[in-house]
Amino acid sequence: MRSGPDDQTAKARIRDAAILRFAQDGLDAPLRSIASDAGVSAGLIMHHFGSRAGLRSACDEFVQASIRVNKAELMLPAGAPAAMLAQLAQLEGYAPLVGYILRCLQAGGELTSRLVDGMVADTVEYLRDGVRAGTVSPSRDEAARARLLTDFALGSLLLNLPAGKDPLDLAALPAWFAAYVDRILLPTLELFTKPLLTDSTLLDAYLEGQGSAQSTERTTS
Amino acid sequence: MRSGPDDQTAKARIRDAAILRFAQDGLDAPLRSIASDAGVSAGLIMHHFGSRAGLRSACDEFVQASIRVNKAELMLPAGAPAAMLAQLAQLEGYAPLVGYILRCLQAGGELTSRLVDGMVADTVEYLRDGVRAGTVSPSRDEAARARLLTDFALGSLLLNLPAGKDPLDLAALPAWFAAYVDRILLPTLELFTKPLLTDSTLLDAYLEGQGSAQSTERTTS
DNA sequence: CGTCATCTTGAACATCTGTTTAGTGTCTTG
DNA sequence: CAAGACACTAAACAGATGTTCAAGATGACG
Repeated sequence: MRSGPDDQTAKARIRDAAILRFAQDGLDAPLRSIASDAGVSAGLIMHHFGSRAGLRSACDEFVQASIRVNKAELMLPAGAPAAMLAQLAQLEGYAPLVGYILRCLQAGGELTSRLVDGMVADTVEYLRDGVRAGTVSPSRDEAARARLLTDFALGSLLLNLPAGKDPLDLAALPAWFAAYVDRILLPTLELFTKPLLTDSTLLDAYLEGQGSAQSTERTTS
Repeated sequence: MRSGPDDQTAKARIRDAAILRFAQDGLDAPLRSIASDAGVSAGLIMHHFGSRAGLRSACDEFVQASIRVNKAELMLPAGAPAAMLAQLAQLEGYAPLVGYILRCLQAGGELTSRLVDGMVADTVEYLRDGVRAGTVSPSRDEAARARLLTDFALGSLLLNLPAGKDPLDLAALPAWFAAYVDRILLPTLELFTKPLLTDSTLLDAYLEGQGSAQSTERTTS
């Protein structure tokens, strides 16, 4: 009855096929192609999930649950949660999950906000650890910085993703991730190590403008 | 015959309506809705543009030409090309253009690469000017840095864009841009002014690893 | 006036889509 | 065994969409 690893219920088989198809062909993949992949009729999807939206919801919940489960063991060696996707994609069998998440981020919906918010929360922790260890400098607004870094990482990833409407090659995803990281690593490290701006003229001007608007804030060096 | 500003050819009217609809409802907006907006029949679109793809191509070319025309006067006071979209959206009547561009970036296609490449080229120039003026520190790989900053800016923008599949409110776009910039300005300036990482351990380690792989490269401080 | 090219339309066509429905088997349960 | 609940299918339905087609309008030109 319940979803064992060897023998899958038709409902579970449909869900897995849906995640795979959605990842490969986009979130608007036809129900009939999913049904065909799962070896069932299109009507059975309606029987089990009620509607297309129901299937999407089931996929969303399953993906969210999978993240929750695998997060703990993935965060141990990991660190930067933005790199979590890359690491996760390397794992055997998890490429469809990552592809589905990417497509959700691309389309922007209910899951997107939750996922991004979760990653921002992880980034906050990660940065806080860095600040405590002395490897990361503190920020005037830790939450805003974490949000910015997460948005930068995810947004740049999506922008470079080689899949607009055309199918996404899940098998090539790990190699693509590796190549992408390799491409941005040097400029990223440089940007995070040596200040882009040579002086704090712009920042000071902004802080001054803000300070006059609100209460006078002391600039802690 | 030719597209005057007062009296529009049906072909031009269709193109304008298409850009508007594509910006508002997404790149997969029905041809019939475009035809209705332009006050023509759906068949006339086929007559003038051959197919849906032909209409898209015409829109792409028109947008690209508009950018080329308006770029010169917009770059004078501007600077950061990533902010060009925001400034352009403020201009009366240019919101549909910006919306169309955003949807193209979202979908990723032929235009996307060209647009991003163009912005990267602009960023290269902008950064080079900064380096010359002494306000921007030089990079080991100027091209890669320009690409990274452009990807960060555009990607973050798209990720935060309040439009997945649902219609994009072009009238509210300028206000949204202003609020977005206001939200990210402080962390961005901070990130660009004070190094995120307190020391160059990671960067040095990477450079050493690269240096041993290729020819021994001298780290210029 | 007649004719030809162009602009334009409305309907029809073909296809694809999510969804519904009626029916068939299969299994549990009393 | 009877009966009902459940899994499942095949077909049909209904709507939307890109595209085609035949014909009407319009204006230029001989």
